[in-house]
Amino acid sequence: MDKKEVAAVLEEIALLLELAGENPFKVRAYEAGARAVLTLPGDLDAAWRSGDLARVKGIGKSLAGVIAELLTRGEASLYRELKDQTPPGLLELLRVPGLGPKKARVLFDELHITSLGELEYACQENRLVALPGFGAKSQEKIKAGLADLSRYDGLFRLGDLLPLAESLAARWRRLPGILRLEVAGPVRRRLEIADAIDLAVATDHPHQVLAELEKVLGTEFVLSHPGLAEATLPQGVPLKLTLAAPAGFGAAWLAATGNADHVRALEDLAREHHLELTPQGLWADGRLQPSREEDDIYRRLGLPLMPPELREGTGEVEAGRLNQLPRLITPGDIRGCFHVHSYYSDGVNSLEELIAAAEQRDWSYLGVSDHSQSAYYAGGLKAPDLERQRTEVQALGREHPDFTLFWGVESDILSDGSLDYPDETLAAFDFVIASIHSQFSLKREAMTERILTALANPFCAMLGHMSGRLLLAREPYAHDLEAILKFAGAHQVIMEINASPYRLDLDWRWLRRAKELGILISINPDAHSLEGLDDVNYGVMVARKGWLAPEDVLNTYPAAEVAKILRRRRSG
DNA sequence: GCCGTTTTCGGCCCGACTGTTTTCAGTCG
Repeated sequence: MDKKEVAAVLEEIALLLELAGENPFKVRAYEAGARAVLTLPGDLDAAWRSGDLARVKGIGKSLAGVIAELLTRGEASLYRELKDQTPPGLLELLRVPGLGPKKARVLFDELHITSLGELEYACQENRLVALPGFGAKSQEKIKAGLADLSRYDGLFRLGDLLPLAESLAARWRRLPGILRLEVAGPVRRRLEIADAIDLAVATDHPHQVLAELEKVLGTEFVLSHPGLAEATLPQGVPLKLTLAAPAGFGAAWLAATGNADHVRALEDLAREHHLELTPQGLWADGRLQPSREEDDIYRRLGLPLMPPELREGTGEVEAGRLNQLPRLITPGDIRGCFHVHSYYSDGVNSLEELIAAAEQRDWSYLGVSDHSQSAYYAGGLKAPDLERQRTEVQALGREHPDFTLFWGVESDILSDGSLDYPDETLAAFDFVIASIHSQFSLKREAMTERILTALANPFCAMLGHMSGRLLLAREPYAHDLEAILKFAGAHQVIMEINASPYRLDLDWRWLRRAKELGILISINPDAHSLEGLDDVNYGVMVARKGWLAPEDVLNTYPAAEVAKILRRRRSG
């Protein structure tokens, strides 16, 4: 087991202990232990062998024992026991917003509820109101929470679908009978949420291909109509497979990629050219034109090959016709990143490790921004921590003359809109990201006012994860985005695309408006680990969907230019 | 369960909000 896996088990132990009603300090000890394991420099196995593990703060005798078991046997007896004594399904109840371990326990003890379905039924029967600690309002809240969860049923985040689709495509391309296989559908368009993985296959032997795939998957395809086969992947994700003859693959791939509005706009354009566009291809005078590639179709319609991210039916066909499509940003344009957490707050890596990882990615700068003091739950930095971090940043600056480490902070926006440190403290940072992490339930006007107050602070360089949404988990808080963008544009506040695949916030649907208002965008990974830095790629996908060019994005500029931009608001 | 420059037991313990209570417990970030 590696660090991550061990930490995950320790965290689950903490949760199971909490469900069992254990001493909260014991629970916290396991949580702290999980964190200690994650932030341990170097190899966990080596630390255990050398005996260093027992000397790590937060890991005592018991935790060291559990970790040793995990490392040697791949499982721990405590974990097993807890699992055995916890009714299956109880953990699932914790997914409901408003339901924590205490209340979940009551639901099990009193009503023997062990699944979301049973919980919904109990609400329907009005059985929660009489429980100790519950009442009419908590029952309503749970009902609403359940409705939220079911709204997300059958939907998946791009961050889960894209790697899955790409690994399937890579493996299946080698199967007999498959001449070509490409990802299609919303995943190819890099839409943040989708209900299935679409693949397009070129083959002369569709039945052979289906038989091969059924063997691989161990499940049967349903032919919903000719050329479209559907199945469910072992991961629970629906798969839609388009099968086409090689000569018409371009048309089939285009149709399978969508979206419907984009394809409809192409069909309209085809009619203007006295052609007909179908999923089989372009027809001229009743004769099918070869369309091996998508470009065969776009070219015939007088359009450039349309980047899949733009195919959303939001004016891209018209813009393509007028040759007014932007030169879209690519991952290669990124020269560095902001919004990165280190182990000073809730990240797992040292500044040194983060710099090395950035250099490995050919970046020339990095903007570290840990949490501010009010973010207790995330280990927010108090004044002495800030001083320590600043000293280290300066020392690292001297050690890495060719690399720029920008020193920043992700400052909480407090409920009155003020930032989390006095101005003198904020002035010491190279940049400040202002983000909301608490009190999400303000009314729209109050929330908007709160955000505008934060943006009015000249030390606020960027606004972090604008809407507060967590994809398929939490809806955005109420706010007037148009008003906020206008203010940001007028006051030179940079807006973040939070590139975490759980957020992807600002939403791409607003990026063209932001650009119109002259707002500079920063693609921020919100990384808490080295791997998290790569989330910046999801941010680039979002930026492309929002028609952004490299010059619209802060972190495509060289370090010196970036430093100037970060100072521009302060110098007035 | 962990910790200790008041050290082997007693303290650890953010702050706001909500809803259930009649003074506080649970949840959340």
